[in-house]
Amino acid sequence: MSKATNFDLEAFLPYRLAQAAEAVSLEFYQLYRSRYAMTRPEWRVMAHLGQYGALTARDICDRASLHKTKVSRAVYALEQRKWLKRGRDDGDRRFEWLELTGAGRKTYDDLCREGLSLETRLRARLGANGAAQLLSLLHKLDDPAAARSDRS
Amino acid sequence: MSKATNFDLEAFLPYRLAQAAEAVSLEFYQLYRSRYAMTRPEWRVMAHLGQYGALTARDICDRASLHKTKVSRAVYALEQRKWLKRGRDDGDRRFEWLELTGAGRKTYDDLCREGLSLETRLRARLGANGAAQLLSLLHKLDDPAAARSDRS
DNA sequence: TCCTAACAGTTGAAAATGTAACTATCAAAT
DNA sequence: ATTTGATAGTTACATTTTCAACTGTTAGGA
Repeated sequence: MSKATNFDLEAFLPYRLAQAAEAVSLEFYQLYRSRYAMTRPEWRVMAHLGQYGALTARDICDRASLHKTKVSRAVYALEQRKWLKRGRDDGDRRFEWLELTGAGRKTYDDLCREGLSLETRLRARLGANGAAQLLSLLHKLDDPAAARSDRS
Repeated sequence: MSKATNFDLEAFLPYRLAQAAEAVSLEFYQLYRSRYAMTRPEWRVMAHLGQYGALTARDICDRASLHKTKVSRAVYALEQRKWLKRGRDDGDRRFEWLELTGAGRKTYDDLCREGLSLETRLRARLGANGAAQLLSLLHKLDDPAAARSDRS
């Protein structure tokens, strides 16, 4: 009898997590995609800048788990649309500080409203403290000792 | 004060789920990628065939939430490597029944072993019945009433 | 000072993906 | 029988992503 007998795909955490994540983000993705023609990396970059203020591309790579080429291209796209401005760091000229413009923040605020609306619906599905439980469990999965890919 | 004030990215479920899913599947992805040069869709197709026996491409689209072009290309790749064989349905010649070959099953069994090993480590991080809780919560998120994308 | 290694970020080419159009087959209605 | 519309799966083309190589900048020695 094969080893595969013990393997249950429907309970396999990587698979179930990927499915749930995909299903849940799809709705939001379709929104910012149709309303603003934004890609996923663009929304992620915008979200981080909106949430934390000025950051370098490197910061965003680390915090958002995005590869540097994705960030580079997303930043370029957001800049073209006047949603983001950059400025060199005077101390260390390798760094660029990225920040949302007024127009960028307006877009961000609008998407935050939609995000909160989606969040409310999701939390309704999860019951009373289901969301808190879920976040706590997800946090436990982020094992710092686990091997990480190169996001530099 | 902007609406964005209420929006907490770190607690935004689509974002946290995507991050956790990515982190968790990365380890496994790197394994089947380095050991067998398989892509994600290829592993998904193989996993479903290994788990459920003969299926049509359509079945896999539905069950695995994979777009039909991904399935088509993954099936082709697996066939080239002699890990999968196909046969037309005699009743309805539009269908193709897909099945793993002996070699395909050997590969599948090996990856199942690795999958179980990873699963064990993940469950350890989640504590006693953390995994069961997590699966239950993820299940609640899969709202059947929610809008779905076209996977046909 | 000069050399080396590291880092921030960009770019080009290859691979993967998404979209839409396509072929082939079937079912239902006329 | 034939037309219409649906379905299973493939293919072509455009977009996105990945990977590696690249530029420019800084830090730390010899």
